[in-house]
Amino acid sequence: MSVRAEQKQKTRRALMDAALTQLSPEKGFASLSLREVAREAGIAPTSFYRHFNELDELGLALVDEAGVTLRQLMRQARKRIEKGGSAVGTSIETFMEYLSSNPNHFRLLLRERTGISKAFRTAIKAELDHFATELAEDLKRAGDLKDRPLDDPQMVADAMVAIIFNQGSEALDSSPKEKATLKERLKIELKYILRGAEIITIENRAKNKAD
Amino acid sequence: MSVRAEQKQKTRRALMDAALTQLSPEKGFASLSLREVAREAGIAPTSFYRHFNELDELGLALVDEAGVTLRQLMRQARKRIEKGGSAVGTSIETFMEYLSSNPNHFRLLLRERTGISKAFRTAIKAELDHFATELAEDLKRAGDLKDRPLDDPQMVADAMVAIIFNQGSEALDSSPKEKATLKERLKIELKYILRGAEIITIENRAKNKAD
DNA sequence: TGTACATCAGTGAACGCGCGTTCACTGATGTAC
DNA sequence: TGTACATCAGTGAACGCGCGTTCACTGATGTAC
Repeated sequence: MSVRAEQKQKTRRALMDAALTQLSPEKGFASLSLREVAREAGIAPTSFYRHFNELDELGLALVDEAGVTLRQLMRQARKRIEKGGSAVGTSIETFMEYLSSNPNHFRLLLRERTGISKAFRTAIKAELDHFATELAEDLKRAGDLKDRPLDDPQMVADAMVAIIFNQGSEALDSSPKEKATLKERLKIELKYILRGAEIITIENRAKNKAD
Repeated sequence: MSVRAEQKQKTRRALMDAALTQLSPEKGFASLSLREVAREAGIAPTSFYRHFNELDELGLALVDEAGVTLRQLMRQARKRIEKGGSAVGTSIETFMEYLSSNPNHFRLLLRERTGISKAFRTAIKAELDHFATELAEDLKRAGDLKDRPLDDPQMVADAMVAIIFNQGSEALDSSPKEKATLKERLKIELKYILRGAEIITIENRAKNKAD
């Protein structure tokens, strides 16, 4: 890459980091201003336009980044499970690590999922659907392997993602102690769903035989 | 009430309705301006201060209102169930009716739950906790009655509320046809949780006996 | 290698805009006698 | 019932502010020969 292209890349990165850094419980992406972000990144407001057409374009780049990280994470969790960890426990552990190391990426997903901008909502929904679909495949594989197939792996995964995100939002701004409690709760709630979906398969089979 | 007090009450109502009306998929409470709301309500911007100290105070009044409506709704659902409706089915039906008739109240809860203002988050969390706790009591009562007690009714209720709200947000801006599909999905996902929590009670009992 | 020209990331001045908030006011409603 | 005064919801002018965006520019980097 040429010197010029490298420098441009660096500034782009600085802009994205500036936006990300400014997120907090009291400040959402929607309440950032272009001038604020440029200031934080150390460039003139007008220079912003050399990199993005508008602030939302930067936001969407961040959503994309959050998605990439999330997928890396899943691959990681899968490896740990293959090496013999408990599926639910390991997944929760991995997810909580993601939360701690990328709180603002998660904050962005969490908030803009129900936010003002259609583009954000669509992009985030796509990331979450992708996440849920991969999870569904994992669940199906695991269920078949243990000979305890799930009633509808996709629905199980959807329900799990809803609960994971809900608890994630509570975990974001809580103390380590509270986090431990939340992990326990999350584990139990996910088990309800899993066991329920296993049992319903069995019940439906019995019903079909009876017919 | 004196004429003056009545008129004041009316204007206050007009302000709250103005704010509520302006909410939409593209506009959240956080992106309303005091001037906009006053304009919509037909008063001068300065008159706003005769009713609220700031825009957020109006928003919190709306959250409170949403909570009241939500509780009325639960009482209604409980009555219908006592008259012999299916518990899960009736609850979902009632909730979806709430969504359709108070979309903007729900939008407010949904968005500001993860929003910028601590006061909003706290107020909404209190409403949802209250909702979940009442639900937990209902679930416990129903489970004991059928002699299929739930492992931990409060957790079951928490998980259910997370899923209900998640699906509610999808249902908000979807067609009647999509709504029907969502209702089915919601029903199944809630059943997973319920059945799971029932089974785990049984399994734990067996385990305790074995010890 | 040296020269002449092209590209383009970053700039500072300037713009018009809607915002929240203050202030001193008006005039209808309410109250005391 | 009538009168004199108090209350207070609603007002219009004015303020300073930060915003997004435009524009013509600068000067370092890149390219062609």
